[in-house]
Amino acid sequence: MPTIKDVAEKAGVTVTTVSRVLNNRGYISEATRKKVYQAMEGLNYQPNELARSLFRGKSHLLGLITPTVAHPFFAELSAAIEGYAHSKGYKVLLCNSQLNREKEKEYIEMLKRHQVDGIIMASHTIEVDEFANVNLPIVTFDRRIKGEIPYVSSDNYQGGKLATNLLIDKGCQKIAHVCGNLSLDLLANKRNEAFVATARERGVEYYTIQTEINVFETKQYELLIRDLFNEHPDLDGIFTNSDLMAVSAIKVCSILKKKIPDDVRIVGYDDTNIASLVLPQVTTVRQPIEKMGAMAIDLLIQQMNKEQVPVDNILPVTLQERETT
Amino acid sequence: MPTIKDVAEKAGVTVTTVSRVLNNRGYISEATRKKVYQAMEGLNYQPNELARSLFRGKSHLLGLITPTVAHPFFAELSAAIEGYAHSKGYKVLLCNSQLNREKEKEYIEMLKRHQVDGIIMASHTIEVDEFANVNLPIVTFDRRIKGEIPYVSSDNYQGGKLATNLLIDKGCQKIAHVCGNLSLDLLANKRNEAFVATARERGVEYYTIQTEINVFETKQYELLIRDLFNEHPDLDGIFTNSDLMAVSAIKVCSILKKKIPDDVRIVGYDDTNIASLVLPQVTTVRQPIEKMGAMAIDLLIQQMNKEQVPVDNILPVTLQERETT
DNA sequence: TTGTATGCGTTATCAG
DNA sequence: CTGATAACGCATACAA
Repeated sequence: MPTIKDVAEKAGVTVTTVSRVLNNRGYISEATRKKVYQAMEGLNYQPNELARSLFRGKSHLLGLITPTVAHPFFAELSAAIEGYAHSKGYKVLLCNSQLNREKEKEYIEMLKRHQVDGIIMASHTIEVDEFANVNLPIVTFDRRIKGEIPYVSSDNYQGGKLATNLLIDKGCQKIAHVCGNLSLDLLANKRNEAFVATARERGVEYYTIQTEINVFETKQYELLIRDLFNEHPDLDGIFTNSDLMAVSAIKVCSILKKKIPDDVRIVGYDDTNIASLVLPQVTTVRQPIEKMGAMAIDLLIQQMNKEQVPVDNILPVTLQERETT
Repeated sequence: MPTIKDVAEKAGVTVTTVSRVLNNRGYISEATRKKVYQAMEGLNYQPNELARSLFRGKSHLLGLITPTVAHPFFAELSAAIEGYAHSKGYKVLLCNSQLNREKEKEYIEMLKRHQVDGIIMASHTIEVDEFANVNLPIVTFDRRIKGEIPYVSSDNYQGGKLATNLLIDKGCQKIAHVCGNLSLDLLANKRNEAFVATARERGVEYYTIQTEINVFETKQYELLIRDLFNEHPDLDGIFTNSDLMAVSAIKVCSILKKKIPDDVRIVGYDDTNIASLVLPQVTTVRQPIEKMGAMAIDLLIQQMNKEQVPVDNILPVTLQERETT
């Protein structure tokens, strides 16, 4: 790998001059500028970003911690984040925590050591106070940390309300919400709050089913939903916390010979690609994934610039009515 | 951010000594070691990996270029790669090229500037010779580059053969292969070679349908398959190049009131999670994604160690018979 | 308009 | 067993 020194030698100038043309700083004669460019081309010179970052105290690296990018929601979110970050001149370091507390901490330490300029935390097992030591721009996904760490989420309460109301509007009498682990203190829990409040308000029988912690296995979802129907064979509405879960629900219903949407209506969450890909197409609550990713990056950049950023960044959700209701 | 200098001061030693305890090199008295550790704890010191990398000429960073991590195959592959890389002490920089030639080149340059220790290239629009300048350990996914760039793939020919034979064994008389763009010079094209050879050999009518270049849109798949049935209403077997496409095919069949597997049989490819999630569950050719990811990393590491590596790294595929056949 | 010297945070070499 | 110093590649302040 050629260095700035090699370029300088070849061009017959000093490294300072090369650095100047590289960064377009100060005055430089056209003649030397040309010489330098030629030398760079000839050597196929690429500035060493490690050295630059070290000097500038800025790496243009971002850390992204998700449970696993194998899950469609996080896959699409990661794609959105990387794409937008790239447009803003940032690179993203991918971290899959598997919703494992130790890994989350480990990754945070690692990212700090690598001098990332910011961290997007979309995996939340660790406790609030663990963040105290993170002396870095940080944005949280779907979790409000005590303190002023800004977070991005979509309107979970509204999402839960829309889904529940739709189910009831369509005539459901006995509904269930299959959600993540409520002990995890995620804003997604508001979906369940809305579910409970709405069902109660409208006088409909309701149940809440939680998955185990750390579970992203579709097989587990199926078992869960099977059990649900075992206990409540007359259940006629299911609201799930992801499209993946909704597809599992469809599958179980089909196995149990329950017709959708006649016998059971289902509402998913996220509106990932899979929702409109399968049959029946899944009615779901759409999270604006692209916008959420972009907003996370913007919030990080604003923090880097020492700007004041709002703590609550809640984007609207929309109901996508399709074939499961 | 505290530096090694701060630690040295606080511990009353020089940076050399701190560096020594940090790296466990040379002899150090227990007393000073303890002092240093205490100072590090007190300051919450984290070594700056940028500086370390610069000095060592090794970043422990890997670049991963995929078309888009939003596609299930690449999502699962990325998860596998990141997981294994992490276990080997490497971090991965995520790059989504959107199968865009310019972006691929741009990303490669960017990764080089950031001094990554190796690149995994799972997106291939660019021409063979573009790789000439990449003076770095590199591994290719599913593409054999003229020259000695090692690649990882699964046995595409065998996959195509297994799928086609299954279709014919089950009684299909008129089959189609919906594949990517054959002009892209991917090893995945061998699936089509096998398809054609097998169909011809066994005397079955066959068609090959290519997607446009750069297409990862499920809507496009549906249109394609719709057209296919328009032209050949009596088609009774479809082999697709991904599970996503297979699901699209299922959807189209359902819309056209064709029963699966009675009227039409479908075989997908990859065995991503979605294949066993939907109904009917998709019969598919399983690629060993985890192993492929791990192998790519291993090949990279071997190249870093200047070891001789095999160019052809082909892993076996297996047929997963499920409900679409 | 260009060059010299210094420092970013770290590690290795060589003395002591 | 520990310390001074140079070097990794680059960019800036200050001179010239």
